[in-house]
Amino acid sequence: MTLEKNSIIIKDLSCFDIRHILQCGQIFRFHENDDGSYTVYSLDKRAIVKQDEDRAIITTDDPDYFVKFFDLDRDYTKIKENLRDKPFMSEAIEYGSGIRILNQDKWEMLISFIISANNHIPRIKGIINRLCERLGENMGDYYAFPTPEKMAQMDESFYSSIGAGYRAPYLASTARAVVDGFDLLDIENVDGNEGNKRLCKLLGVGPKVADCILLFAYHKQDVFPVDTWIKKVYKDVIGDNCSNNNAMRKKLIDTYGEYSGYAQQYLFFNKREN
DNA sequence: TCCCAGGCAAGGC
DNA sequence: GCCTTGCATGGG
Repeated sequence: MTLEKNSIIIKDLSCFDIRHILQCGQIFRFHENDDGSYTVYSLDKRAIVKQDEDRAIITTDDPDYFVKFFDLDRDYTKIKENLRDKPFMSEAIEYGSGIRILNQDKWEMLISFIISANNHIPRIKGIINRLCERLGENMGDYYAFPTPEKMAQMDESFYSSIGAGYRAPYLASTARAVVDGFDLLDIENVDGNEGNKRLCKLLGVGPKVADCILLFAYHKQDVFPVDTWIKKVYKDVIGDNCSNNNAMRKKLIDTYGEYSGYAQQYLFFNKREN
């Protein structure tokens, strides 16, 4: 990796593939451009990622932020070696070899994954885009993700108007809770189970949404978001059905160990696309 | 048309 | 504690 004033150049693509990173369901604010590059947004920041056979170039005004965002200081070779011998991992790692878990903003993940519940990815992206257009700061040729203060000013009828459906009251309530002092920062200091418990106090956040926030914003690895796709994986791995999501979560963390969060992403991406 | 989507809240037991 | 039901919306 080479860091320059307005760009980051990645020369080893064995553990970096921008399509894998963006299409594995951890981020909703991005789009593909006509030339095959991708534009990626986080809070009020933006980066353009152009990848060819032997390198990727990330162009941005804030390279330091995106080094952290793309998790570029972490050794994914070690993670893959740890996971490779575990059930269904070798094919999943091969298929999603370029996956990296992003370090996204806590507030943006909280709101985004409340919207994600029982929803299709294209529609999730649409709701979030309208949210940014209506409440986010105008950055010139794009919009920032709205602040907690701005979102707390709006009532549930506003969130209904941008298509949030039955999640509208959840968004209004949770924005208010954050402005009123719910401590998102301190969750950095606790483990996955405790973090999950705390996030579930917010309206619209249940165990699965909480695990996604813990994985994609806090980089907690002792979590395992159990959604409709992972339930299919569970049947493959364990061999039977289970109706209790928390029991599945425990069993999967037990099976995949200290890198459970990474395992979940490789397995999710492989199951959803194949 | 019907089914489904990175599930959750509320209520019953 | 666990299980069931209702839920807005739009893509396939």
